Amino acid sequence: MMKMQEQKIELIKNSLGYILEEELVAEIINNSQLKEIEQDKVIVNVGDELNNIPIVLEGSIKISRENEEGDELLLYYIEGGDTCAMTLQCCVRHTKSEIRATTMEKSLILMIPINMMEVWLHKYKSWREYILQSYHTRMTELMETIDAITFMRLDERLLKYLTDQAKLLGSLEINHTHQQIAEDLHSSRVVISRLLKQLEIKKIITIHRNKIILKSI
Amino acid sequence: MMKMQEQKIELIKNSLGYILEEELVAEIINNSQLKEIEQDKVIVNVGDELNNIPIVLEGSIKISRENEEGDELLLYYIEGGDTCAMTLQCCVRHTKSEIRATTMEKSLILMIPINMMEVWLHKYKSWREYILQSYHTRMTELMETIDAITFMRLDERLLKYLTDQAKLLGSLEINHTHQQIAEDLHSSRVVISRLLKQLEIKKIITIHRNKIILKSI
DNA sequence: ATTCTTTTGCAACACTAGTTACATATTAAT
DNA sequence: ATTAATATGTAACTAGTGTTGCAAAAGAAT
Repeated sequence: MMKMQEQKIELIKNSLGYILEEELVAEIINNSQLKEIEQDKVIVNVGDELNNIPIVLEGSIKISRENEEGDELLLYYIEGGDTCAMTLQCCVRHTKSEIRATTMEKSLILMIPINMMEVWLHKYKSWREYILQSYHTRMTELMETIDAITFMRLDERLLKYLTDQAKLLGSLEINHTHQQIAEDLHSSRVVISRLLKQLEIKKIITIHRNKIILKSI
Repeated sequence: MMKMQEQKIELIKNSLGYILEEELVAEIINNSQLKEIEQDKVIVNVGDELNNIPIVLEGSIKISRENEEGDELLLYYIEGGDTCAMTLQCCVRHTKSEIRATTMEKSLILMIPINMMEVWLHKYKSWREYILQSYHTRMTELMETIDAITFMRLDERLLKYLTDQAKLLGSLEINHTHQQIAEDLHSSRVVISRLLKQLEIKKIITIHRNKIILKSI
């Protein structure tokens, strides 16, 4: 149990120590709970109310949108050190989540009680900068997503999707079925299979069961 | 000249008086410059560096994105009392604008020196809430834009575009050519003409030169 | 009044993406 | 080993959107 606490302190310092004030880091250590979450777990769903600000320390999270008919679309990813801007407002205003957050691998997430948000915004310049930076980064990423949907063809988006995943998870192997890829891109399985086949013919990937392997990034 | 100053105070109090602390409103009055801007003027362009935080007091602004090839896409609108979240970060970090802001009608815009941003974030709770709320509203709107592009067909998006414009400008007459509409929706003139014709046949609109008239909202 | 410019209409065609239906291959379960 | 479940391959067809090229209409400029 003591080891867990030491590991937590180590992790927080590594992830946030360089961007947040020392005093704030100490407060975070005392006011947070570290959670380890398995791969492919939905940690926030559309409509959920949040009691904690989540900060990803290790691993990666994908943020997606879902409409009434259950159609999905991948919006962006969150990596180590980042928080989810969309959930921040849920904390401040007690509104419901408009997005879904799913772990892409086993991840370590820091949970901070929502009342600290306003206190720290007043007290720490680095926290203000962190929160504002976070919002801005997510907005920029949302706009990149819009760019992709608007200006790119599906085959280009597919290749971007594969390389993004590879970079994020640090592996040229993407362990998804065609169906899962189709859901993230809001397309259909047959279309994705067809386009993957084209990428294979162009020698950009090789197709395996439950797995796509990129030749390079 | 005195009258201009009185009008400015009146405007600021009307637009911001109910959401911001009295003391902050006074600071805004003393630290801002009111600008009147004509219709269809580009007030911020992609790549611009900002020296002021703009707050729209009267009128309306459209925010759009442009890719390398010059293709456009309308992202969202800004109305009275709102600020542009995307330009906020330009202020804090001195980065370049990633969006274009264009007036949709004659508008009154308050310009606040960027250094006030950090000072007020520390000093005023209402300013923190205003800025965070602003970010969140824009993110929500970006996601609605994503929803529209991803889940709606072009004819639905076109009708939404027309009713959004009508609501925003408070008139059933939309003074745009088919070409202009096509640019906002990132489509082509011929396609928009075709879809407008369908809406006219369905008795939802009437088509005129340089003008579409909605039968109702 | 005539010419020029802008805007809109229209038809034919092309392309991308989505759908349906079925076959085949691979793995898991019994 | 046999069966069941899951994943992928393929073909034919459809729908939606974009492109090209030209004509007609409306308005502005001379």
